[in-house]
Amino acid sequence: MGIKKTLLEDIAKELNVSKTLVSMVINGKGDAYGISKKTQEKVLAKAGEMEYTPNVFARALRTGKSHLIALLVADISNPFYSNIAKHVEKELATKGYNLMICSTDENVEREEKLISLFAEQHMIDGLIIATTNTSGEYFKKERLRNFPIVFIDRYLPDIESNYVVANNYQGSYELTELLVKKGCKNILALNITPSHISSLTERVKGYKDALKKHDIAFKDENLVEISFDNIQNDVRTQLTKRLKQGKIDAIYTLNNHIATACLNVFNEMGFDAKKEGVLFASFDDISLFDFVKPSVISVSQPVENIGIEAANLALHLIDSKTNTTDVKKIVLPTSIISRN
Amino acid sequence: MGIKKTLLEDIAKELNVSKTLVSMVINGKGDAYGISKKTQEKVLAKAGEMEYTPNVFARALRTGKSHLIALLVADISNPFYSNIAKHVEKELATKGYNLMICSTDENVEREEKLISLFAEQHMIDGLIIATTNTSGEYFKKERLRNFPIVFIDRYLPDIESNYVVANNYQGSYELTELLVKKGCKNILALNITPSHISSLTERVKGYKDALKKHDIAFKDENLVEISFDNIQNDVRTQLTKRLKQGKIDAIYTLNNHIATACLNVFNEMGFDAKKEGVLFASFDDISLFDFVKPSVISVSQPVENIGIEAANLALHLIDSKTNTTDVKKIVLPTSIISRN
DNA sequence: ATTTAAATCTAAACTTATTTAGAATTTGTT
DNA sequence: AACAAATTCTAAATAAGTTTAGATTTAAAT
Repeated sequence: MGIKKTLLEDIAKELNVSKTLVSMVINGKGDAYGISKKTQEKVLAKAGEMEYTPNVFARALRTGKSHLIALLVADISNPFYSNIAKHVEKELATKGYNLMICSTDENVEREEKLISLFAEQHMIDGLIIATTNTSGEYFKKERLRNFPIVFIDRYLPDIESNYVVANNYQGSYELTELLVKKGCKNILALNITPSHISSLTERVKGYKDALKKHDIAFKDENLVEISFDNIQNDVRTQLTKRLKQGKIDAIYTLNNHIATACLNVFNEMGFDAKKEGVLFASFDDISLFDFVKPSVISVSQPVENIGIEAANLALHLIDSKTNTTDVKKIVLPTSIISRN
Repeated sequence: MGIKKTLLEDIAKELNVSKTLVSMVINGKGDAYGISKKTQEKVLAKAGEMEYTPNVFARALRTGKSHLIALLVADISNPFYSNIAKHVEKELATKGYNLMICSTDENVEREEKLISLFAEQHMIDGLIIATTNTSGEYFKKERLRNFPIVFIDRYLPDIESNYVVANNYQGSYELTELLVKKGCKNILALNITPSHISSLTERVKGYKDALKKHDIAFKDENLVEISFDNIQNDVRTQLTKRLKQGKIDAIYTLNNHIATACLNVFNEMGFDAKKEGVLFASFDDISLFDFVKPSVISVSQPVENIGIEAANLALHLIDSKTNTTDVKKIVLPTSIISRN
């Protein structure tokens, strides 16, 4: 296709030097290998003139480095992840690395297939992942030993790993505390299954601890699990049941999917939370929350920082090919957005 | 790193056959090359047992195919693009191709750099792109001749190209007509610069034609350009000016960024569109529009279909390495979402 | 038992770069 | 001038596959 690509050899022939020399100069190792300044200049000039760009596959095959990092997220259409993706990419670009983003669709098999394709066969130099997996078992396999992996958003408690996450516990604690201070005593928390994911267990813990701190007994019936595959229906069932009882004074959704589902159900039911004196809160902020009714009290995660830190941690791991012993655990603070 | 990867040669040695044979069998060409069934079974069994996965770089170097397709979008954090991305990826996965998504941040230089890196040196087999470029000049270069490129969302009128876009003209026409039928005679259209992008020029055309059809004279002052780099301020300036004059009976934002900016300004100003009798409409739907105040009349684009069609068109171009002569132009219908 | 044909397999070339080990040239020293 | 040392460069090996051209082996035909 198109015109023939310029090869190292083409430049070498033009200048009557070896392709070894051309390779050295182009990789900035001219001085290190004692190539004379004059020759270096000639090579660079000719390479520019002939529009040389190295064949990435040949280079990667020989060096074992692709300068590619993959980001696996559960769902790229979720603004939380797509925002992180944007910042990871931006940060990596400044360091000469490219990012490939893939979406696993909350599907463990697909996640493992992609890891196998990209990481195990070293198509990428490093992996940043919001894992859907239930355990760290898969990541223990020999092939992934010493492969640079950074977990984001969620980490797996059963393995030692490098991760960058928001302080889910703190965010949930503060949000719950705020609701309590606003007078709520019956906060219905809507969690999402599978709820084993670290970010969720910590949000639950923060919720419970905040209640305890303020001498409010936690009631089992106030922590309900919504099935990921049936969010809308589950939320409808729960809300119609609980709101009619009329004891609930706040609804706290543990992720943004459930929040939008609630808004949908409020709409359907013609439920006016403000009039009924029910506060509405959610973990994960969405910019449009500024305009929805009822107003949403939310926990905003530092998506930009998560992206930047994850990118740099990945690069750090790639550079220090050494020991696996020490891992970095980065926990970033969240902030409460209290509307109205 | 980790244990040594299994190579073709390792399998060949174990079975006392040539690596040529192993390669043929693993690539499903055993029958074509007349390898006996028994041998094929042995090879596949051993390959499974030794957990063989081919080195993608060696394969790509030799074959010139990477089974990778890149999707370049202006902004991955924009739900319009991230939704398309999700569907492109899903569709490609079923065909054995992987997708790398990159965000150009509406930056022409970055876009061209990425194309050069990925496409010109054939790191990818095909490219799907929502271009930020102002002209097709860049895409005419010899190196990109015959390279499979599919434009989405926006196409470049000055070059012949394969593209998949929504029917921006129709959507805008219908939306404007709906506003007119609801009694609006002074519809303020807020466009975004750079407005040369095909999707925008067609939306403008649809707006103007619908007015003409209903015998409403188009007024220059009712088509305002908002600068991409200063959306919030520009919108504020325009809205405060025009709303105080009190002649406007509808606001129509030509993309979702401007829509959210408007919502912000309404908020700041304490402007109640419903009370003031001003309708609010936008091109590009966002699911949360269901809950915002004022209610939004919007044009919804078929993101799923755009993704699927783009993926298949790219694959088609990759397969038919032949002539460039005939291009495919796919224009998909939009739908109006009229709330309240 | 040859020859011919068909079935099955393999050695070597090839893809494009990087790296190693060493060659050729120049400079410096006595 | 002769030898050592420093400078500058290159041939060949290497990465891990795919493909070409041709070699064996087995079966069929006379």
